[in-house]
Amino acid sequence: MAKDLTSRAEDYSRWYNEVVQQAELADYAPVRGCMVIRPYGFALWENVKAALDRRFKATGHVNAYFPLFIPMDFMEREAEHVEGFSPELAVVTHGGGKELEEPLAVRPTSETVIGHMYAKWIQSYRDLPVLINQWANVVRWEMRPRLFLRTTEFLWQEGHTAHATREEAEREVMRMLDVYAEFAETEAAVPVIKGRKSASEKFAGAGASYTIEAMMGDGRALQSGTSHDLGQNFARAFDITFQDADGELQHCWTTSWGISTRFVGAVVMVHGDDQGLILPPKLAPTQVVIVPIWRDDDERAEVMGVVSGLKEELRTIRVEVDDREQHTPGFKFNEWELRGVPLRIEVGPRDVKNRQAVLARRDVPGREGKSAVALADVPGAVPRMLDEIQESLYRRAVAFREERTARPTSREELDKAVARGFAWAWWCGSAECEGRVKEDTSATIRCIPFEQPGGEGECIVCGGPAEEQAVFARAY
RNA sequence: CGGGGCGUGGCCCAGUCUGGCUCAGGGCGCCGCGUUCGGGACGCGGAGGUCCCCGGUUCAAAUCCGGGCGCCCCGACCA
Repeated sequence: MAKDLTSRAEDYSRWYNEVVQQAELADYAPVRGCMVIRPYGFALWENVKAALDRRFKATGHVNAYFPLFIPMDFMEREAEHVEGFSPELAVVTHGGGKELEEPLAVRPTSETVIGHMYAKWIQSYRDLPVLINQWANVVRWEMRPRLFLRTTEFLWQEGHTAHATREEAEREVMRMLDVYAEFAETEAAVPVIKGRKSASEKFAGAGASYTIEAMMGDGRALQSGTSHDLGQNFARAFDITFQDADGELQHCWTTSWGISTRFVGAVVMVHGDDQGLILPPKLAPTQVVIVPIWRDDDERAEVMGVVSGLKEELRTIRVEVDDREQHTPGFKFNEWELRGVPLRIEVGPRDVKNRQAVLARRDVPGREGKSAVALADVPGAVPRMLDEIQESLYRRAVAFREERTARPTSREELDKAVARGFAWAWWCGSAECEGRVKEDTSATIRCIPFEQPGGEGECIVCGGPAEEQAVFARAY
């Protein structure tokens, strides 16, 4: 049993806070709403980052960096955008010991500055498309912060592209949503539902927003990545124009898309159990931990000989050897389980004698997850087992989501369904019906999934004609 | 912003109601030595605190009173 860790059943959000801190992913900073991402948490984020960055490059994007400070009036140029962000804006009013003539917004997102620069850089259809991504921090003054899920400052990636045609921009929006979904499922083993945001949930200033929604371990939804079709809204506000092949001056079609450190929270909540984190092998900072066991110096020498051999043979894998003297093996087992390392290798005197090692899978607790493997077979078994763990985490998450997903046909069923998970239901498309559900149950429309059952139905709220189903859920 | 909780060695907390004496304590962690080591070891010794801050009451305040600050949790906005 994990000592000092609240069980998920007892209090899920407490479990989350404790596991994040005890596993040393993050800690509270002295400023309210801010957190320190500790080395272990940052290593996890770096792996997320590397996996995404690889995919961005493969789809033709390049990285750049735009500044943290944005002239205040930029924020005001796109009407819906200002309205969306003004409550959570941090504003710098002083600099160099003087009050600034024009206040500077600390970016909550970079559409505006980037729009300004794109207007300078883009003149001809030959300059298009512009496919830029930036890795940055942003600040949003949130009312209710939570580690990783909602912090005042967070890290993310924001892609900003400009295109000559609406169709091309739309393709980009979908392409990047697909990249996110593929990343989430294959790297993080987090199954997601792709869909469109309802009008009330979409990004301020976008024509349409698309999302990948994942189910957390308590049945609540987490928006894990978004891709926005900005239409010509920002192009108009910032005068991003180009001359087409016919010599006509036109506004560009722009997109933006992002995934943030919030995604780390998703990984924690999708896979973790009452012992602590369970990290998907592909993203785990440490994929394999080797715990040597000995009683005296002779055994120690013997065991460590085998251990260093193993480490060498596993050099293509992220392996750590825990040879700390001051802790017993049992303590180490628990600690590495708390930290979510997917695979543990135990090597003790018995194993040395039998020319074997004991492999313990993090996703299968206790004795059941342990197996003895001949030393010669370990280098082959480890990658195979990591793949199996990756696979099984994904399958388990899908099964959990399906088990917690309902297809209600009445309001009573809907209300009951959102208390424990996702509810797919016909929706007429009106904000009134959406709002009614939110008021009664605090559940919102997470998305209108691309994968629809087909046909038509009656709106679960008003009974009016409905062409689409929406996924309702309580969300983070 | 509304509701609730909390501030006491690094961490978790007792003590506060009923002021003083056993009121500066416990557990964990940390340092040293020894024995241990296959699922969170044990013994002995040790270091470490302006009791959140300011003011007041009192012979006497961690404790009572006033004010302030901070943090966490639960609700309305958001990646």
